[in-house]
Amino acid sequence: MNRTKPVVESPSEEEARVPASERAYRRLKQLILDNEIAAGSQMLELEAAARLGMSRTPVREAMVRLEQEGMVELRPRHGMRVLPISPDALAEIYDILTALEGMAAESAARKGANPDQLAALQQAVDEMEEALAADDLLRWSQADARFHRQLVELAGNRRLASIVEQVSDQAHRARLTTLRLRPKPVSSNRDHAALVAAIRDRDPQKAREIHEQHRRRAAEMLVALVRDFGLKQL
Amino acid sequence: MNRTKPVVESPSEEEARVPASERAYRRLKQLILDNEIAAGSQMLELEAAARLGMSRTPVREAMVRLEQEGMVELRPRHGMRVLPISPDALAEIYDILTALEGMAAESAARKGANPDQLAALQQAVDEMEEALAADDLLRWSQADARFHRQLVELAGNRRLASIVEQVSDQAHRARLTTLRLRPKPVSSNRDHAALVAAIRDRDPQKAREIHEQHRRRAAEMLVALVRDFGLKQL
DNA sequence: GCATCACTTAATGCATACATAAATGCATCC
DNA sequence: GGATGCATTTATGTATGCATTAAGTGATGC
Repeated sequence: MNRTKPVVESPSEEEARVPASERAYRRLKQLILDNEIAAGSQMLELEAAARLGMSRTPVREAMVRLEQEGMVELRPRHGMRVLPISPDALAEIYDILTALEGMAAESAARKGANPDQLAALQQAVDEMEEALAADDLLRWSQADARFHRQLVELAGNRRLASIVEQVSDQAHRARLTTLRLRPKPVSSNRDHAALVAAIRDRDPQKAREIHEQHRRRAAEMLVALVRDFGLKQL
Repeated sequence: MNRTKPVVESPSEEEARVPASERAYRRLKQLILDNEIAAGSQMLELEAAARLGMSRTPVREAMVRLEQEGMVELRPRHGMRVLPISPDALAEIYDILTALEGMAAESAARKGANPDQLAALQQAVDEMEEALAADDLLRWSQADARFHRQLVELAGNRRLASIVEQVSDQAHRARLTTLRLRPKPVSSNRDHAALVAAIRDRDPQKAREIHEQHRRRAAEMLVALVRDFGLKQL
């Protein structure tokens, strides 16, 4: 059991208007996404409360939300445990993302995108290109995340965007951890560029196919990596 | 503002081991799904607590969960408001269900189903057939729901099943309310039967296409109905 | 050394109290 | 009649206390 040493974190002034439970939720989630609370490790309500400088009540509310999102499990007397992501879980997650983002791509191409939206997508592609040229994988991954988020938003389905974000967050640590273990994502960015073109050309079938294949390939590689390296605590 | 008159509901013995917050969640959700708390109406924490015979603490936890599921919104000093489902929201919901269930159908056909699983699907189809012959629409809708749930479970993706359930629940009242406004779902059940055959034949593409078209048609009809009848509070 | 039992500790679930601030009601003015 | 200001009421967000019981620890017996 990995117990985090209490470090009291007081709210800054600008945060003071945000309810404590929301602050707790955001902070705990960030700690999980950043792998600062390791997968498989546990944190008691009282520990989190001490660390965040508040009472147990808002902390508990934050933990319930995180449990609802599939990021953690809550067990009486054991606190909040960050759920590790197994290869099988990763495959599940990416199956869902493939279906939903494929639908988003199709929707975006059907609805069409205005010049600003297309420019933003293209800008993300360009930035990925630059990041690859500069061997800056972190920058690449940030632009990649932005691209995917923008794509989903283009579908104009608020529920979809929310679900995709939650599901994607579950795999975040796995992506981060394997970032330097993967081959340089050159063909990945070719897919991105082709997808932008399909959206511009208003070709829903093509957009969907490109993106589903793209997502499937990425998933296969990621799942295989996690399996091959025996990574268990992601 | 529609205020529900407090009726105290004490837990039965078999429920006593279920935490109060879980009981509150289930009860409130059922009230929403059954349209006993009307869309658009509000219920204060204290009202719900009085009605459920517990303190505000577990009630609040239940409400936070329901908010996370997109069933309600919580506003300080206004309590929990059941979110109405507009035609646009319905379209969003069904787009998501179409993508996810289409993926489930493809997955089920790819993995294959054992004889028990196939029999269960076929049994649901048969029961829908009987219900149609007996003009028992409620029975039909229950068998229909069962069919869809079983289909999604066949994909063997636990996260998928959970997401589909949540998204589907958001549209539950709309389905219930329009049940008798829709034409008799004869062709719907033909789709179901064809899907079972595609799964049995292990034809993923066909399964996916059948089911996506089925879902799309159902969505179009439902959305049009809600629009045409000017139904706002679903 | 291992299993069992009794006792103690402590983490959660929940109830209650308190502080804050939004909503409401009322009086006054134009 | 409508707008404004002020006082009062009240619903939430949170802190704290209490009851329950699971988990941990130590002693004992085989």
